[in-house]
Amino acid sequence: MVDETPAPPEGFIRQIIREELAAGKIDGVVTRFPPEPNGHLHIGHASAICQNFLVAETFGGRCHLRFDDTNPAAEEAHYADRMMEDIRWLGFDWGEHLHYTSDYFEQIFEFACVLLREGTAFVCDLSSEEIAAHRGTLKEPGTASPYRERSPEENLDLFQRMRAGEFAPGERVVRAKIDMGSSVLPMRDPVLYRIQATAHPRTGTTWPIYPMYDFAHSLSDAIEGITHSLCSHEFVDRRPLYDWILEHVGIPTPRPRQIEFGRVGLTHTVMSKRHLARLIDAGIIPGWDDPRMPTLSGMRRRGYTPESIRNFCTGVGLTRQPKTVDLARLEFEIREHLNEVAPRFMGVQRPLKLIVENYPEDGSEELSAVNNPQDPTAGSREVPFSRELWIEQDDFAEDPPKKFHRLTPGKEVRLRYAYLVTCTDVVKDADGQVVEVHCRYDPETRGGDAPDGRKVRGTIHWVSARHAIPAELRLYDVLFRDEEPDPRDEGFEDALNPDSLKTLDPAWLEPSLAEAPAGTRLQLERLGYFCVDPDSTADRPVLNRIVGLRDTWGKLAKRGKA
RNA sequence: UGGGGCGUCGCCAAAUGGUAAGGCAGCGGCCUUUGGAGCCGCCAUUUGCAGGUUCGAAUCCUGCCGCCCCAGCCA
Repeated sequence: MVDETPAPPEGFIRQIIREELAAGKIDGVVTRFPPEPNGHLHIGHASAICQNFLVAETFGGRCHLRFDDTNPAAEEAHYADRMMEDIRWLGFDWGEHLHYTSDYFEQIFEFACVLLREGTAFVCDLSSEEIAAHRGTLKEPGTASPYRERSPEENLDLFQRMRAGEFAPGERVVRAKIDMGSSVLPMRDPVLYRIQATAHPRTGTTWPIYPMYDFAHSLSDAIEGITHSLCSHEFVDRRPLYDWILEHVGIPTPRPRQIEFGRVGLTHTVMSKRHLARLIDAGIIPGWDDPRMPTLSGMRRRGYTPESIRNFCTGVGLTRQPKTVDLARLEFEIREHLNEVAPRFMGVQRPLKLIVENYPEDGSEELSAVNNPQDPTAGSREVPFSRELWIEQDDFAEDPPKKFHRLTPGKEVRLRYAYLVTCTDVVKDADGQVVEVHCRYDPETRGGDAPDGRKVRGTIHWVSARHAIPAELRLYDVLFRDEEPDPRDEGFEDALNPDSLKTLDPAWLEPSLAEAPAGTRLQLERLGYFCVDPDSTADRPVLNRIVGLRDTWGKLAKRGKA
């Protein structure tokens, strides 16, 4: 299904499945990804998506997409559409198996009747506060509801009347009759059904009652023939309930099996919807698809490729251990992928004028530049050259630090794909700022080669001032300075990186970039990988920096300064 | 001892009683018309700690320590 992702590492779940297969307990594998349509998918979800789809794929099975829509008060239909878009973008296909828990409401209702009939569930009239009070605490057992021993007849009758809409929300619930003394809290007569007055996005007002997660999820798994219900670790405590429900409702074996894995987080960001929403509400971040967000829509807009995200997810493995993976690992994956496929261009972020004194005043010529040194089939393009160029401010130093191989008075550098030039003069403004650099070129070095074989250490990029197109560059950095920002901390928002976005405008790009459509990914040589943003207009591209190139000079310079 | 879970290099992670893989990050060097890419080398005498069993322990046993999850009519 996904060609470019290397085979994922085995992991404990695949081992378990192999054993079950070998023992003849199961004869196939069906998993599911079960999001609630009430938010935006992020890189943590991507991990769950990859695991579910890829574990199934390993065994020639399938993975369903199921929207867990049992709480109309919290859910909206448009979220489901966005989620499908994200999952498809990641490269996964659920085929015929797009499901909604709400499709099973009738069956789930029948299963509840089974429990009521068997005397393993009851209708409880306690208020939600009273139920909480009866639940006990972590260390003390709970006490039984006074309604626990109602007869099956009365329970069934009451449940039918709940369904008929005879009661107000909160008035009655259906509870499993398990064990108020259990040390596992979800087993203390958990609520299975509650009354809700909200209209449901898919079933409208046909149901005044809705099943709770534990009841709906386990049964939906069973209904769909899910063999392995993979979920994150905080559901471990609910596994006994998951099993209890399937058993007591009479699901034949082999029943679906819940297996929990550790969540995946990323350094320098947070995943929780609530805290990300806070950044948006506070106006710090404009939206869920902002390129700084860890959401899939944000990462897509930033320019991350699906391959890089998949490789990240499978690369960090599937274990029980919760993990916070170094952002550098993600950056490694996107560089690795884009190095292979991104065409190269030249562009100048912070322009400084370079005048080639001995180049004809009105002259210009086209020079050939390689599109991708990693890919011979990518061909080459023509780049215009003229007397006045833009070069990077950082590529000139009047008083260079040690090991500075770029342009400096009296020294010779290579203008990439153009000529060898020697710096002859510097023009400054009244404040002593360098505003213009002058040089002379060697006409014998067209293309950048020295016929006499002389070695030139530095190569810098450039763009012809007369031909260049202006652009806006958006340089992104981490959302939080802290490696592991803790939303529980008082100063949580103080930990935000004030420089998470730097806008450079105007930057100058070689003209071949004039009509690059939104979504185009490319490398600006020596600067980084960029992606054309939808904010671009016909005469002014906007480029998002996905990630910078590895910068050993930057590290050197920083270290030297410190 | 309320219950459950997790502890192997800065971050991930393998190792399933036979003597601590690999990746990322970092650090040296080579090479280079991207200070990119590539290549070479270095980077855990030790697996949270302390004991024990064993010819042999990250793996088994005992005790301890640390962190996380659970008291929604959310998922």
